[in-house]
Amino acid sequence: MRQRQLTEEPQNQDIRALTLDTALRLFTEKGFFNTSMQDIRKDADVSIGSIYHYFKSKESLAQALYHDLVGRFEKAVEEIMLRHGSTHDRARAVTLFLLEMAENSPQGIQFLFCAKHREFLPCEKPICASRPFELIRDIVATGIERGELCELNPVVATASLFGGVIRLIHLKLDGALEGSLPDYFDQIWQCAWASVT
Amino acid sequence: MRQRQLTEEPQNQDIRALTLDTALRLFTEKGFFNTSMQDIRKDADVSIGSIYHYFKSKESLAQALYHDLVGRFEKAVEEIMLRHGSTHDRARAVTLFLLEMAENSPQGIQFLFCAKHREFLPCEKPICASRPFELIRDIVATGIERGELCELNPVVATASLFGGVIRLIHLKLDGALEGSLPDYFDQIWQCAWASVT
DNA sequence: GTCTATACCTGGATAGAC
DNA sequence: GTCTATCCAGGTATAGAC
Repeated sequence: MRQRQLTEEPQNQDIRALTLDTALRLFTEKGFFNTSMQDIRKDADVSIGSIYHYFKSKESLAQALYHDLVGRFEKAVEEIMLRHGSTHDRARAVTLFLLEMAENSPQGIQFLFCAKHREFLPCEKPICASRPFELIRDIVATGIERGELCELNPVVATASLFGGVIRLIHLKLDGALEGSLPDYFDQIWQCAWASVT
Repeated sequence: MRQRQLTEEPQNQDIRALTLDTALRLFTEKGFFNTSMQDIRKDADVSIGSIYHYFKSKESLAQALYHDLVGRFEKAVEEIMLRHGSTHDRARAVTLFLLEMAENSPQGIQFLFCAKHREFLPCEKPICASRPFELIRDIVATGIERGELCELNPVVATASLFGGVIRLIHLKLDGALEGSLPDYFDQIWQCAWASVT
């Protein structure tokens, strides 16, 4: 894993990065299966040969994208756990992070939260079994143990605490919500916190 | 629309219904794009010719499925609105309905809530703009007007009230939740209601 | 109305020049 | 490392017999 990155990264990153950017945009706009390698080629203005030089298949391109995004999300959650101690502050920071990410890089969050990866990355675990989601469940489980949240099944508590924001993000991405997402932070966070205390 | 149904329905419904059932199963198991008409043909044990006799294309097959499911969901919400008057009872009944449907016909709910229809039904509105979802937002909006829910943006309130259940259903379908969904009804409903009052 | 055989085409991936 | 040209599998949809 880390080794693969080492052998790939010393190469010229321009085309690789450009391809990733373009693919993310097209995958989220039209979906993985509606996006052909030719579409990516055209939009990125590079050749098919170059793309296949950096990625051995369309699937591995999607996988690189996915791992990159999951990794960034994981890092963000880890930082939040270091910076904040109480369950309240941690969950609040995660909520804010999600809203800001959805506003600033909607494609990233759409690919992470709304795409059905299993359909084009059959070897991948479901997203909710990935590391960052585990960390979030840990935050909640710890909160229940410490008595900072009320006694609930941890999965139910997590769904309740973050289901609202995630749903709100879905609605925004589908065009059902006006205005900017972070504007709703106070409202949605207040609801979420009230639901588990 | 109604006319098309009239011309189609007098025919032998066995193959049509069998095709729809099989398609729903395969679409939810493997995804629309990973399911070929040949796959449906094999699993339903009918011929390609027969399928194309009832559905003019793969897309129209998916559309029939989708309209059927949206229609059933809409009818369920309408009945709930007739049977119950208060916002509390209405939202509670919708929550219970969702959990029971997810338990009894997981494929139906998965196709309705988790599939990305726009990718294979490009002319369809986003699911959250469909009639049953509008009805649910109406329930919430009315609740706010009547003072049965606290003053919130209606979309935020809806996300908060139903985001938890929807998230829980996602988690269950992804295998992240043990046990049967309706068992968690009390917990999740209590959280949801507390979040908006 | 149901079937088989097949036409047609898109799209992923490769070969090989530069 | 980057490109163009091309191969080939697989999938949708149709034609036409029964």
